[in-house]
Amino acid sequence: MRKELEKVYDPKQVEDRIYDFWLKGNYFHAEVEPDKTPYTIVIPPPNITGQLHMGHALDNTLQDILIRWRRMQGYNALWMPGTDHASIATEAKIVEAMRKEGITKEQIGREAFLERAWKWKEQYGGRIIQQLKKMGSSCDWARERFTMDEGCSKAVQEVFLRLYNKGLIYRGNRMVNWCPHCNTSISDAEVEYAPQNGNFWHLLYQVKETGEYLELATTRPETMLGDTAVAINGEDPRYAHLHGCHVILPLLNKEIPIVCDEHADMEKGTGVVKITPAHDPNDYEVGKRHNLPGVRVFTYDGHMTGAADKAAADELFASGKATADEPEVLDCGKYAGMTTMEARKAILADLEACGALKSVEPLTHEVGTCYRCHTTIEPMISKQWFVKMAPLAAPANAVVREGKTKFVPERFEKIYFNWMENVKDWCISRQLWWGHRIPAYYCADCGETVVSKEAVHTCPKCGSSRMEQDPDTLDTWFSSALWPFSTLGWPDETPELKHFYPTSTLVTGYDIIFFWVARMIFSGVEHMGQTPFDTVLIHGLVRDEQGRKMSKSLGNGVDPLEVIDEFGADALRLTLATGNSPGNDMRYSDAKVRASRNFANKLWNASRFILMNLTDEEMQVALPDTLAIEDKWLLSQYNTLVREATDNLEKFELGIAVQKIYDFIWDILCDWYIELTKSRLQSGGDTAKAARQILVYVMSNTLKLLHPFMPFITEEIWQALPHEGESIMVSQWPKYSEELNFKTEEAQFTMVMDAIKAIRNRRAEMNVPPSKKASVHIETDSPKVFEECAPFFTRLASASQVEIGSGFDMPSAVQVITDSARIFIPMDELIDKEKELARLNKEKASCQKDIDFVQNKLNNPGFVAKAPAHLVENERQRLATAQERLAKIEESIAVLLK
RNA sequence: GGAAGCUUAGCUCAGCUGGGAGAGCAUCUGCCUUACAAGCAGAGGGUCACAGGUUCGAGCCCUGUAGUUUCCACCA
Repeated sequence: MRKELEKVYDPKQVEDRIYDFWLKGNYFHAEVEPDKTPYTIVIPPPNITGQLHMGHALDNTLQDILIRWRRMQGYNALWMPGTDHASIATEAKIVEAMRKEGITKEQIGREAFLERAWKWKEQYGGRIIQQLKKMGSSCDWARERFTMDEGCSKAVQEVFLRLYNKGLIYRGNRMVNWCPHCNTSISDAEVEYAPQNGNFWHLLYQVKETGEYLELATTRPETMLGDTAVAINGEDPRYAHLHGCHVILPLLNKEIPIVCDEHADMEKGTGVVKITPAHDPNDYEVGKRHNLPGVRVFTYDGHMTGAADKAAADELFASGKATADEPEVLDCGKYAGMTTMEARKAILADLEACGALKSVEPLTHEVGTCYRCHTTIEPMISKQWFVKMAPLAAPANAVVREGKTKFVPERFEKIYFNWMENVKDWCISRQLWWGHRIPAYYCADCGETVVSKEAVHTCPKCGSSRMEQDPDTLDTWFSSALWPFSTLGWPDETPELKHFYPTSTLVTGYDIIFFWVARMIFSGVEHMGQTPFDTVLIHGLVRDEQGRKMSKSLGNGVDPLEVIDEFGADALRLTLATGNSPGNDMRYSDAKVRASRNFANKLWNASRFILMNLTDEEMQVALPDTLAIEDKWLLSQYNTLVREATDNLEKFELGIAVQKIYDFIWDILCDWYIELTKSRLQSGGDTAKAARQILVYVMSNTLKLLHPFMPFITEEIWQALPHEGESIMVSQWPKYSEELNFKTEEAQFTMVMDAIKAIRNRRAEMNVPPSKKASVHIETDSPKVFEECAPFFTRLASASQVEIGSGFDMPSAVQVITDSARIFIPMDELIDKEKELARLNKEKASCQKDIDFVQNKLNNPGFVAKAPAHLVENERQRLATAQERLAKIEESIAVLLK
């Protein structure tokens, strides 16, 4: 960047080049430096199937702001990057691709499938990383990890083994959420509830002992084949005579008991409920309480069970290896092989035919669906691995309660506690191939289970060599739960682990608190003995212009890469950082990005101006010996900005911090200071040189403040200005300095600014073009200040000449009144005395109103007695100022009336 | 059923521990003032959802109401 710059900033010519420059400089890399304080962020690993969306863009912008800021502050700053294998999502993608080729998983087998999956990962897994780089993310790429790489896999096995040995991982038949499309169990957290239209079908079951008919309702009539009881409430007088009786299950003509259970709610429906322990979570509990058998009637891929399924189960029972919790399987006969929906129709028809269907009642209800494919979940009894949650949740709650991990904003702690306190055991096994295979081995001969990190070939119990590894893999979130320490080398005690753990800040959206944050916290506490992060910074969703969630199905997603292409990464980042407060959703709009782009251009041009004026090639970034009043004014404001922006960042108020920086650059530096320096710069000499130095000093340091938010353009400009060091990103974050605190001059110069603004205002009201100059005569109690600043009125207030004095006798001049000055501008031919008088009277009234207001406040004994002294003093000041002003207005009116 | 967020200018949103309301965009007026028209100088526009309360003082704290969004649970 040099003097012959384009008038318009073009990010395309800058961003990729700068990013390469950073990479070459190795600035993103963090080595362990024991004498420096670590600051660590682990990235929420994006899925390898993923494409960068606005959510990523926001999440990574926030992280990059924090890490760049801390790095500049001198922390040993590490941003640990990587990707997630995303078991279900990835497997689904590959299966889908294979389906198009006409092949299935089973046809090619596990090994070939995995080979394909890895190939796929190599091909597409890096895509999202490239996209993150486009955002300017300063991740330590040399440390990039993958949840299925060797180290992470080792950590997974270690954790599984440890928890198993502690009895915190167990295997058993339990009611799980089953996705018939993905063909796997999923955890409770992975079920999304959505309203669906359905029916209540009212059925009639005949009581064997009395012959009467019991009416009950169901939303899933196809489960009736698996009914093993009906329940009534023991307190229900309507059915007191049926205790110990039985009903005949229609279609199957099977006798099942009537049980008394609190689950049967007397208030709801008829108070009678059918019990299907194998296909409903509540019924499952009832079944356990009453020792009812479970009868499974669905296959795991969503069909009705048949003879073959029953035979397989029978064989298992016969072998003696079936555990007590193994459900029976029914041969559904004529319904066998139907999908559950087909079976529903057929069964309803048959029920109607035999008079067991009493009525149908339409109903909209919430139905659980798979969070990946949105297929309706079937609750099924299935043999799975689980993590026992209660012992892990308690200490994980404690660390948050004790403030060792803080949520920002705080309210998300409640959501966290609510979930943690009610969490059920976590189903971690998935009937998928892509993922960490469960390190458990079963003896085909004696049924012994061995959990081991190494392959087991011989049964330790019976010596058999027929050992088979569990075919299932682990929930994707099982490995991402370990991310804060597995990426640092755990279970090995690496220097990185020792230095960078616990990490500092985790930045993520509220939508993944349960999936990920909660699980990382309890995993960190359990395996590392320490919570994984100090602070969890929660952000909201990026919505579309109308406030809708961006989604594929709506097609309303905005591609961040397209935005970057059009407006630049800096503009996108600024947009996402501005006006965004923690935990709140924000709307994306092109208009906002355009405004950010305009700001980048403004900054560019201001820098262009400074560079155009720079004659001193060897200039150091330092302050001149002599400072003019406007210099002090600027430096003092800059100094305040440094303090406030830093404070805001400390408090995670990134949006407020960047707003202040933006305002300073645009309003203070560009609109005022640069304009103020123009005459000086033209005049040459020492005063011009001082101005150049101030411009360079303030611009260069302000660029540093802005750098975390807009890294590319700030680097580009910083490099062009006089600077020390290789890159702005490793320069030192500005510090507040008492020496730059010029409160007096700040206040003095504000008087001048007020006067200039008031003159401009007056002229604008009168529609006087800037080209029409007029002399300005100023009466003030601070003549010295105005004397020093007189030249500014020429350039900024269209003054042909400036006179500071008193007793001006200019009855026909335009009069401008500020708190500190009375200004006469003779422009006779443009004055309308009547209007002028009206205006002054209006001003007088408004001023009187101010006086009354303050007066009232000061007359209030409560205020004077109880308000802090400095506030009372402020009010007194204000009153005095307003009274002076009123006097000036009255004088002006008198002049006009003469 | 339980919980949380939001309601501030025409639009999108900021507003830290309470001390007389801000930005961007949009609108209107005047300016090509040699960094920038993606700009400059001005202007208009708000009973801070409503009702109570605490306080010398409330956009901010408390209670309630309404609208809206979301999360959790349940739904035989």
